[in-house]
Amino acid sequence: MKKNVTYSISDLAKHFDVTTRTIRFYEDQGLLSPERKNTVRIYNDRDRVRLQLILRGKRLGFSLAEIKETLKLYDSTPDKKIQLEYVLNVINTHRKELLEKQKDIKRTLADMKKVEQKIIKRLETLNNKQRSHS
Amino acid sequence: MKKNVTYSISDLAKHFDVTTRTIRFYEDQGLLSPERKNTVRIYNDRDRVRLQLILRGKRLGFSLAEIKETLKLYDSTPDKKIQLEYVLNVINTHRKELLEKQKDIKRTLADMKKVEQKIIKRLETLNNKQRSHS
DNA sequence: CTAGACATTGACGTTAACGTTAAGGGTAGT
DNA sequence: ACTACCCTTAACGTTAACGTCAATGTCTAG
Repeated sequence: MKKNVTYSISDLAKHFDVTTRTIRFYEDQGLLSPERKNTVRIYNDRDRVRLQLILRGKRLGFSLAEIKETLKLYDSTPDKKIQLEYVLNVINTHRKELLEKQKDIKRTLADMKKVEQKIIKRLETLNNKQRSHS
Repeated sequence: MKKNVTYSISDLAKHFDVTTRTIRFYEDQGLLSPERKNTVRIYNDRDRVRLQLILRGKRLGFSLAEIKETLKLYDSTPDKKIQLEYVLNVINTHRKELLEKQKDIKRTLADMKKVEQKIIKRLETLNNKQRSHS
C-alpha cells in the first residue's frame, strides 16, 4: 500500500528546516525535479526522500555536485554487466570514504573524552580545596 | 621524551596534501600561530597536531569558524568552576553533533548496501541468462 | 657570491551555496 | 471584488575558503 501523499515546497521547507530558496536551488542544480501544477511545484514521497538524502549528504560534508552524482548513479538501473560492475566499484569507493569519516568521528570523540577527563579532574581538585577550607 | 622536531610550511603541506596557501589562510583566520625565524614560519609538533585537527574537522563538514572555537575552547584551561562546567556543556553538545553524524553515516551505509544487493541480484540473473543460452 | 629553490606579503579572482529583493501570478475565504 | 497568503521567476548580493598572480626576501649548495 503506497501512500500517494504530496507536499508543497513550504511543507518540505518547514519539515526539514531549510528555506524554500534552498529547495529551489537544489532543483536548479538538477538534484530535484518535482511535478508541476501549472507553475507550482508539487512534491511526492520520492522527492521527499531525495531531499532527505541531499541534506544528509550535506551534513556529512559532501558537495551538491558529489551528492548529485551519487543520486544519479544509485537511481540508474543499467542492464549491461560492465555498467553494473562499475556501479559496484563506485559504491565501494563511497563506502571507503564513509568508513574514513567514521574513523575521523571516533578519533574526535576519543580526543574529546580526554579533554573531558582533564576538566573533570580539575573540577574534583577544586572541590577538594573547597572542602579543606570549610 | 619529547621530540622537538620542526617543519617548514611546505613540509606540512606535502604531508597533509594541502597547499601552503591553505596553511597560511588558516593562520590568517587565527587557527594557527607558528613561530617565526625572521619572517619564515616554523612549525612544531603542537602546530602539526593542530593542523591535523583542523583538517579532520573539515572532512567532517565543520566550518573553520566552528573549528576555531572548539580549538580555542579545548586549549583553554580555566580555573573557575563555572567556566569548567561550561566547557563540559559545550563538549556534550559537540558529542551529540558527532553522534548524529555517526547515525547519518550508518544510515547511508545501510542505504548503500540495499542498492548494492539490488545490483548484485541483477548481475546474477544476467549470468543465469548467459548460462542458459550457452 | 651567486644561482636556484623556497619563503614572504599583498591583492585581486573564483566557486559553491545559498540570501535578498523585486515584480508579479494563483487561489481561498469574506 | 478584495484581501491575505502562498507561489513563481529573475537577478543581483554575500560569505567562506581558498586559487592565483606579482613583487620581493632569504637561505643553501656549489
